[in-house]
Amino acid sequence: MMFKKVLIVDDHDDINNGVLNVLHDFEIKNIYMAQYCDDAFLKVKKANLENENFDLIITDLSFKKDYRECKIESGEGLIAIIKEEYPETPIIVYSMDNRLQKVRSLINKYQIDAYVCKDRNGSVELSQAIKSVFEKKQFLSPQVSKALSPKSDLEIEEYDIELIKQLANGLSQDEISGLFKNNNTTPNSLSSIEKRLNRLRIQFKANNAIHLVAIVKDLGLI
Amino acid sequence: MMFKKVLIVDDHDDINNGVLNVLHDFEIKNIYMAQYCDDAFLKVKKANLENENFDLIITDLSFKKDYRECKIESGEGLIAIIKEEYPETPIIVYSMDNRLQKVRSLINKYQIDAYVCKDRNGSVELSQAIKSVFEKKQFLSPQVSKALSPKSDLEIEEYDIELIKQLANGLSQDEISGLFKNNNTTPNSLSSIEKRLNRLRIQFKANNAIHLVAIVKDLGLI
DNA sequence: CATTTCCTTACGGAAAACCATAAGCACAAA
DNA sequence: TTTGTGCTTATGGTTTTCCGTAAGGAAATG
Repeated sequence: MMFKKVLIVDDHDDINNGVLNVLHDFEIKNIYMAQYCDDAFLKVKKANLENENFDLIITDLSFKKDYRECKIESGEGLIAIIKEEYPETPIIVYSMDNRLQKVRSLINKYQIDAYVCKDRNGSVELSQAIKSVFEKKQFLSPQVSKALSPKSDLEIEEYDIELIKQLANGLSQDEISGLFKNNNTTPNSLSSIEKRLNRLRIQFKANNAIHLVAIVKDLGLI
Repeated sequence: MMFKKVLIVDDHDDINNGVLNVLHDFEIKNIYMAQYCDDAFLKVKKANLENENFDLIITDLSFKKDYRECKIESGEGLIAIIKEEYPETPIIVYSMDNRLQKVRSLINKYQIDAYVCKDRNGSVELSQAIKSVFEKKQFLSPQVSKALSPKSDLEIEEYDIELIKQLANGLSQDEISGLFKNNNTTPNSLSSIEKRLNRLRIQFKANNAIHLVAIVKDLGLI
């Protein structure tokens, strides 16, 4: 036995095709595809109304924008809404992104069932993932399997994330101080913010604020 | 009639598969694949020694690094060496990258025969590209067809990319000036670099250098 | 040949970031 | 109570970034 009804969500038709091949190997006949997150969610809703829920959803994370207006713009958005409305649906993420923090946050926030890195042998791993998930076992590509181990090294608190986000957002340290004062976020003095950033720079071995933002962005923390 | 012997170069096995499907539609039987640029070049050399040159090469631009040491690290490197040693071999680039400047430089430097954007209907366009190239006509995906028309102001050049990259790398503007002087990259005075960054900030509507780096990173330009 | 235009470079002042030091305060241990 | 510790905040000085202005040179225009 295997999954019966599967939805593939990826903007690249090529990838869709590749995934299709993998599913064919499992002799899954009932396969749907979507190139936009909005379409995908519609299909999921429709399936639910017809009492024919999907057994499995395989989705990418990043979707290129084009002329179409989209309500759900990213795979993460799609996952969020699906796991909220139909939490029992298994989801496999199939993405180029191999940042541990990203994987970790998807697992923690949405309890995704598998994360497969599109890579040299992505389709082989995808195949393994489908098998695992069918057996109710979580699957992670080897490159990102470390996402589960605690590794508190990378851990930084919400406050720091917010701080760096605002930096990346173009605010000066002075403006961030003002913003935090309005939000009743503490610490919020310019001096404290300077100190905090200094600590983060040391922690991430960054030469300056620009470098820090670049590093943290690469890690997928913001 | 159609191409007889084709080489596909892409690190993602999925994409390789997708391209394979397209080629099958043309009933091309003699298809080779490579997941590393080094392997690809070896195959090309071997084919030449055996007097059985490839009629067509379809290649990606970016290749993820893994444990293997590679001499040729990018698709551009591969194109460069192939067009130098076997300039008559048609090359189709099939890439996610849709920056006009990139496309333009590949056309000008190496006279590539087609540039197809991996996208929602990438495989359809790839199919068109193969047909065009077989008829000795150049092909560009619609998104990048403007690459041929003279410079549009929105474009960002290689120099700017390098500049922002170094910023993201943690160098101060003064250090970048020094670096560029060593590299004989011009302009390289601190003043020019300031001015250039100012222009980029305006162009990308960034408040400051941090913001600029964040924006450009989000756009995937660096 | 003179003039215009474009680009690189230089310079100086203002703003922001960076850095060290110290004061103020809460809280827990002695 | 006193002491020590840890955190926020304050202050001042140095460096870097930001921004306007202008000088110098090369290529293009007339």
